[in-house]
Amino acid sequence: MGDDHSTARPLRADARRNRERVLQIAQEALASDGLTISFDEIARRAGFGVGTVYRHFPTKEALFEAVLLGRIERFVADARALATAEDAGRAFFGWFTQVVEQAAGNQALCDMLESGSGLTLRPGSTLEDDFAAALGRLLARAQRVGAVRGDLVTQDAHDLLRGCLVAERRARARGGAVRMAEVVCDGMRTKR
Amino acid sequence: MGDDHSTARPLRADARRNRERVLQIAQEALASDGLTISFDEIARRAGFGVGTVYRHFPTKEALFEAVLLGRIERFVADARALATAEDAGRAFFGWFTQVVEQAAGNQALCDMLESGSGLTLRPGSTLEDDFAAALGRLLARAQRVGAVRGDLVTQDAHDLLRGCLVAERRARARGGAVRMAEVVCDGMRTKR
DNA sequence: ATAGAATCGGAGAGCTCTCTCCGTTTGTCC
DNA sequence: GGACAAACGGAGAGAGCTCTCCGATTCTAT
Repeated sequence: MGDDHSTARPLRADARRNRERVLQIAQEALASDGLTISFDEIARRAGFGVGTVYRHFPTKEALFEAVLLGRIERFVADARALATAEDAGRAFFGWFTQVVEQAAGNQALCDMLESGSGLTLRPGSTLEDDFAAALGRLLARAQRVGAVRGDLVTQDAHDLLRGCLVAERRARARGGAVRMAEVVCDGMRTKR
Repeated sequence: MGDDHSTARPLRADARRNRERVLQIAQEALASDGLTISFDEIARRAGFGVGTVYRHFPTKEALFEAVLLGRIERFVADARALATAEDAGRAFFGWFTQVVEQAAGNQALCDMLESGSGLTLRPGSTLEDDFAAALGRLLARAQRVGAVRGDLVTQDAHDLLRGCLVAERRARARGGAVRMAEVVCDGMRTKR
C-alpha cells in the first residue's frame, strides 16, 4: 500500500517544469486568497488548462496539501526542537508567537489552523494530532516551571492560537495577529 | 424611500403565522449551523416550499438580518448603557465577557462577529460602525482610569473579541470561548 | 356558498465549483 | 525525422446554491 512512487517512472521534463510552476502559483494564490480559492482559478493563474493541473494533483485537497503540509510540519518540528530548551516558559511563548507570526502572512495557513481542521488531511495522517501534542508538551513544561497559568489545557492554548489568527482576516492593517499574540501571551502568564 | 410599511395592508392570518414559523426555524438553524446554511435547507426544515420563504424575505440576507440584527443591536445598547458606569474597568471587561458568552451559544452570531462583516448589512446601516464605536468608548474609558493597557486601540479589542469566538467553532466542548475571554481579559489588564 | 385576492409550492433558470474524458499537441528515443 | 508514449486543453457532466415564475391552493368578505 502506498508504494506507487517506487514503480513510477520519472516525469517528462516539461511535465516536471509545469508541476513546479503549478506549485509555485498555488502557493502564492493560497497565501493571498486563502483556502476558498477555486481550483479553476489556480489553473487559470498558472496559465494551464484545468485538466493539466488535475493530472498532477488528483484533487483540490491534494494540491492544497502539497503546498501547506510542509509548513505545518515545520511548526511541529520547531516545537520538538524546543522540547528540552533551558527556559521552558521562553520556549512556549517564543514558539507560540513565532507560529502566529509565520501564519499571519499566509491566508491559507490562517484558514487551516483557524478552522480546527479546514483541510481534511489524508486519512492516516496524524499531523493534526502531532501539532496539538507538540503544543501540549511545550505548554505542560512551561506550566511545570510556573511560567504559565496552571489551569490551561492544551485545547485552550490551541484555541488561543487560532484566535490570534482571526486578526489577519482579509484586508485590514498587517500585524494584528502579532499584537494579539502579545496580549494573549500576557494573559497566559502566571500573575505576579 | 422606505415607506412601504405605511401603505402595506396587514398580512393574512395564515401568512403571519407562517412568517413567524420561518423566523423561529431560521433562528434555530442559524444558531446551530451558522451562516453557511442554505436558504433551501431552512425552507425544508420549516416545512415550506422555497418560494414561500422568499415571499416573506426577498433574499437570504434579508432573512438572516431579520434573525440576527436585533442581537447585535442589543450588544450596542448594552454598551451604551454602560458608558457612564461607575467602574469603567468593570464595565469594559463585563461587557466584553458578556458579548462573548451570548455569542458563544449561537454559531451564526459567531460567524458574523468573527468575520469582521460576514453579513453585509443593508447599505446605509451603520451597525458595524456602531458596534465598533460602542466598544471603543468603553475601552477608552477603561484605559483612562488605568484598568486596561494604554497601547490597545479599538481594532485590537475588536480582534481579541472575535478571536475568543473562534473557540466556539463546530463540535468541541462548550465554554471554550468563555475560558478564552478570561485569559484575554487578563492580557488586556494593566500589569501590577 | 362563492368570487376574488392572497398565499403557497416547487420546477427550473442561471451561476459556480469540482472533477472527467478524450481529441490534440509535444517531448523523447532510435 | 519519425513513431509512440506522455502530457495538455477545455468542453461538459454533475452537484449545490440563490432566486424567479406561475399554476394550484387557501383564506376572507359578502
